[in-house]
Amino acid sequence: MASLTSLKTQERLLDRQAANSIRQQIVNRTMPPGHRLLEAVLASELEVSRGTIRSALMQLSNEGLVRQVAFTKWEVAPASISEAWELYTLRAALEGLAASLAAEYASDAERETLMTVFRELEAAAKAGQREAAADADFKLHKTMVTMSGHKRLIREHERIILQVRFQMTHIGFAPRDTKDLIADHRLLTEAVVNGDAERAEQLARSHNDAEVKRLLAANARQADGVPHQHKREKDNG
Amino acid sequence: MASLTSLKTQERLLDRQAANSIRQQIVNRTMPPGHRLLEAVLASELEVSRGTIRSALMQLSNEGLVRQVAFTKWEVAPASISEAWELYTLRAALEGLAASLAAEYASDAERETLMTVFRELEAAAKAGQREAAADADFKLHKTMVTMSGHKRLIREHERIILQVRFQMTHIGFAPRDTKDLIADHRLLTEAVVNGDAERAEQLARSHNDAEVKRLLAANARQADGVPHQHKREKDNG
DNA sequence: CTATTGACGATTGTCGACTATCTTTCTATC
DNA sequence: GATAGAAAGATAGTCGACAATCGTCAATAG
Repeated sequence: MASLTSLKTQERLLDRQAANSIRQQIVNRTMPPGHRLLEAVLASELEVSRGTIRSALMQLSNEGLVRQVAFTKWEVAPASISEAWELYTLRAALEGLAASLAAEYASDAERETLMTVFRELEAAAKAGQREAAADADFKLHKTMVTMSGHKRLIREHERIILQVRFQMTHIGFAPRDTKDLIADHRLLTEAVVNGDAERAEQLARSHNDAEVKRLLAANARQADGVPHQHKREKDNG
Repeated sequence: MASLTSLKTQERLLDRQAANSIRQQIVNRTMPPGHRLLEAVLASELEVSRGTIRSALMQLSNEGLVRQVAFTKWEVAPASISEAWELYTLRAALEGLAASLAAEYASDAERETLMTVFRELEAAAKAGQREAAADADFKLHKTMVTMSGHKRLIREHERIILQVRFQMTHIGFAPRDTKDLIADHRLLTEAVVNGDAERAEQLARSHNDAEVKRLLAANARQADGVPHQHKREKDNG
């Protein structure tokens, strides 16, 4: 008999489906950064009411893909080096924690899964399949984070990765050279599989920090936005 | 002249205000974990429509204070040691990053502010004012995170802290002994103020990790929920 | 007496209409 | 011609009513 899966899921709700649909358009580059989102237009396109769209846009706003200007407009979030900088630094911290927890607590079956996913990445990279390699890369990280068994961490990581992909495609930040990439991931995978929490954490962090460095280098070149700025407004007396 | 602040803020929106109001009730312990939230009741109490309440509940759900069971009910999030464990581990990772960034990038004025806040904590703790000390404690951490200039980090940290306070009051997890607390914070503050990023990060992390250890000890005692469990459902063939 | 089915009441989900706010455009005044 | 103010158009915000779904409990069959 086919084992069934619960239908009592949030995904049944119309606003979730609407959010999924719009999210897809955003990460697909169909809707670029800054693109204006009109509630009425989306409502008629997706054939739901404006209230439903509103709810969907709020979700996307929470995910960092959409921005709201109260009483005025919704638009696709901006893409810039400084946004990407935030995402990579956060990602380094989160994946560091995840790697440590995964190394410490994951089951044997999970460790094997991780190894398998790494081999997929390796195969794709060696075959020169850039897209497949990129997907396998994300999958590897996601697998590791899932292995942490930390619900909030998993959820937050998923959001960050979504934004990373969005920013990457728009600021033209490509993955590194294939060799480094495989080497990095091999070490990380081994550390997690072998249960070396400290080393796994260190590797996960340095792996992402390397990306931050590349990003800052790119930033210096194109002099876009400075990644770190203190433009906080002063309190009033 | 009094310097004015933009009125074009999200806070004007009714759903935000409703969320604020309900959030208050939750962290106040007026609404305990598991407490059922009826849209209609909240709507009549706050004198807004059910749609507005719905939007507010979704925000709180994103903040981790409320849970939704689709088509069925809303309720206040559960409190348990395993939830607290998630929060403290995440907090350690986030504040580690924040401490590092603050040490590296903060302005002189900000460093002085941090020092001032630390002195407030010290004074309150020495005077034995537990509540004031706890508030000053949170304020110190918040200040440090703000100094990082990392918008996403600041936002996420705020959410985590909110949940920490909620969980703390319900699982009866009190702050440590005053002396350790002051010593920890003095070292951390100094590291940040002196721009020693590596040490600041290390201290921020170990400070929170110590709480995790205390939590696990408490857990062993009351044998509540194991903080880490892999109760993931297997995929179907 | 127990288990299954169907009906009912309670609650959440969705919608279309109305209201409030913002931005733009037009007009009058200097 | 430039500027300030008023009117108009566009868009987001809020609401009340209706639809869909859920959990409960009674009725029925075995």
